[in-house]
Amino acid sequence: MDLNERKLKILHTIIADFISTGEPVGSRTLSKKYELGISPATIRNEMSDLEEMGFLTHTHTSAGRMPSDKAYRLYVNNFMQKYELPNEEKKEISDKLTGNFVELDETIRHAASLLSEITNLTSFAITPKQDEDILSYIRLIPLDNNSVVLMIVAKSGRVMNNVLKLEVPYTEEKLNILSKALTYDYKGKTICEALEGDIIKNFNTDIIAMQFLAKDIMPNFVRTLERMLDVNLYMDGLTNIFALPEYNDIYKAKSFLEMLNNKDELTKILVNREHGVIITIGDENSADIVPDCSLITATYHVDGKLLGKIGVIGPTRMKYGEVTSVIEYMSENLNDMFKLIGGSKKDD
Amino acid sequence: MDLNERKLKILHTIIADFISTGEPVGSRTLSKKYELGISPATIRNEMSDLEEMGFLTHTHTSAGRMPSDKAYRLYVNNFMQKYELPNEEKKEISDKLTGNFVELDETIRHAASLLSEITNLTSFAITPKQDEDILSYIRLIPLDNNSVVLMIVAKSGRVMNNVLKLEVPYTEEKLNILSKALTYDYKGKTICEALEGDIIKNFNTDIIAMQFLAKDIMPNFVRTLERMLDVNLYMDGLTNIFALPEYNDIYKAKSFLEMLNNKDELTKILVNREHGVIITIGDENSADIVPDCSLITATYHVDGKLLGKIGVIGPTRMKYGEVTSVIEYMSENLNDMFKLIGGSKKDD
DNA sequence: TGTTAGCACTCTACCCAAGTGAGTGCTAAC
DNA sequence: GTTAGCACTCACTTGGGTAGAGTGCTAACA
Repeated sequence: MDLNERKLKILHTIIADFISTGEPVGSRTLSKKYELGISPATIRNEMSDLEEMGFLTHTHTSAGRMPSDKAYRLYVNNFMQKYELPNEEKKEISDKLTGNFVELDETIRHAASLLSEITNLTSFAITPKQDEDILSYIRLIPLDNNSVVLMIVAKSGRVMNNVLKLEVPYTEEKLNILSKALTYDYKGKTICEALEGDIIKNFNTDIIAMQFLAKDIMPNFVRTLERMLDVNLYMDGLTNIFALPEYNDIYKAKSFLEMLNNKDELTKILVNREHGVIITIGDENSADIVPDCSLITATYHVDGKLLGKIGVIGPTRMKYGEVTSVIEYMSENLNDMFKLIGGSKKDD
Repeated sequence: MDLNERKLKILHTIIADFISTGEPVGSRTLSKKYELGISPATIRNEMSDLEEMGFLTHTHTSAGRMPSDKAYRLYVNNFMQKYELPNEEKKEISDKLTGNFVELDETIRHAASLLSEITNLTSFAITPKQDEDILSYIRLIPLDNNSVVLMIVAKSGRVMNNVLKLEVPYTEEKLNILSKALTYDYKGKTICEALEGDIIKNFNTDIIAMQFLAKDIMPNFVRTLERMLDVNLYMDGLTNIFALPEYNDIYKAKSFLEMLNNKDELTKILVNREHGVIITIGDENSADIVPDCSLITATYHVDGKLLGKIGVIGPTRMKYGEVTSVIEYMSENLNDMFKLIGGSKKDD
């Protein structure tokens, strides 16, 4: 069967109507509501064909039709119109994002919150995966008799601390020497590179007295580096789904929220997603995502390199055009902002 | 009217039954289910009295009775039995809490998660309010041409960093002098004390060349100190309410989750709560808490001084005895754990 | 041959009425 | 003071009836 012009037009209209109302679309309503120039009977015939082709579904005989995942995919690929954000909305986004920037994490959380507010969907954002982040500074700073702060600074500007209890006595001088040795060894390496091989074994100092100290510190160093690789997941607008009729079913609402509760799984899904603006619809998603949901994500860069992601999750019936544009615009804004941090301006 | 022995016994039985079933309790059921030695008619008379006294309520004439907030208060104050946790549960809590301790925040989050798992309620925990935390160390560390890490270490072991962009040129030596001057001025003060007065104006260096640098840095210093006063709120078990029949109503579930979404308000409520194990029932709570909910919180200490809180929120119909015991035991465990951190063992 | 009007049929949603069951409140007897 | 008995109340369930939106098929039309 051929997906001719008229079928496409009908399908497009059905999808658009269903996205805005959430109600199954019938042939009569369609012909009355839109100027298609054909009668309900003809629409019915075409609908029947479209159903056979897998673009429409049916809950029961006498109900209207709803778009399938396949239909949404067609819609996104072929019909979706790039939606130009109104200037005031653009301004609002820029303003609210740049407003009171303090720390990367805070900005990301803020962005997620803003995104859910604008789209009325559930938003999330993950902080950049730091595996490509370059170590620039390692320092051990005495705190009191038996504890020391291990500070690791990366080129992106992220600083990681760890308060260590040491068994072995130390002096400030010794710590300085060790700091310099560590910095010398690891400066310029990415965190991943630094973690390659057996760090603890490979790190040697010539001075015997310091070997014990190093032995005490190195496992903590490794652990802290590993923790730098963690990404944080922020979410907002969890309760937005209650405004959607499809989530009036308490069981569905519960499943949705429980899915979002599993942050580890969700983080994994987001990290593994491809770069750029990505839309995945219904069954295209991993099995851990509740049915009839779509995800839209975009990538942002820190320092032109590290990749974080920001996006939304909602019912397959979502305003793909608008939402995608907002997310895209937001990720561009984040890119611009994060060009400036990391201790290195653009010429670095 | 007198709240005599028999009335108390009946009330107690009604409360216990309602807590476990969630269904309004009728006189006939009560007399059949429990060995009270009196007939349904007598129970009815007593129930009627108890209702008049404000301990029971009624949704409609032919429904059974439910305890009022006042009844729960009586129950908690007079009937609630200290529930001795079984040893295996105690062991589970201790094990899971001490397991892989890395950072205070992580432990707190973990505790909240464990608490919701055990109680099947929504749990939360706030990190300690740091206003009594004592500054022990301030340091400015050069990062590259135009940025510097400001590091503030407190006695509790909390370390705060901030990457600063400086307008004014600097040398490592100058930063060291400034670090020492700052440490000299603020070491031993609590964060609150440090923030008193106009820090920026009051901080002076003799060396003129450094005044510009100080001017550049001090506002950031203040901001970072202020951020150290923030408390973090962690929650878990948000979806646990879906297992409770009273939250089958989508509107109630929504209100509950929206309340929890307002983290700022919730944090304020928790911070302002009294110390020790506190139970607040229904209307005793602030207006920002959804109706028919009870909160149980306990305090934990870090370094014997800083106060954090951990607790649960759930329907007024909750197992007060068991839940209170679990929270109490957990807070004791946290106390024990946090005695050891902070760079100062108990004799400090 | 494609399009359309007409019609029978289907299924959900809603309303209404009757019946059921758990519970109350009152009264009179013990 | 306690209890049995009884009338009454109210939510909940069940079943029938109806309206409304929709489909699928067929026959007529352009």
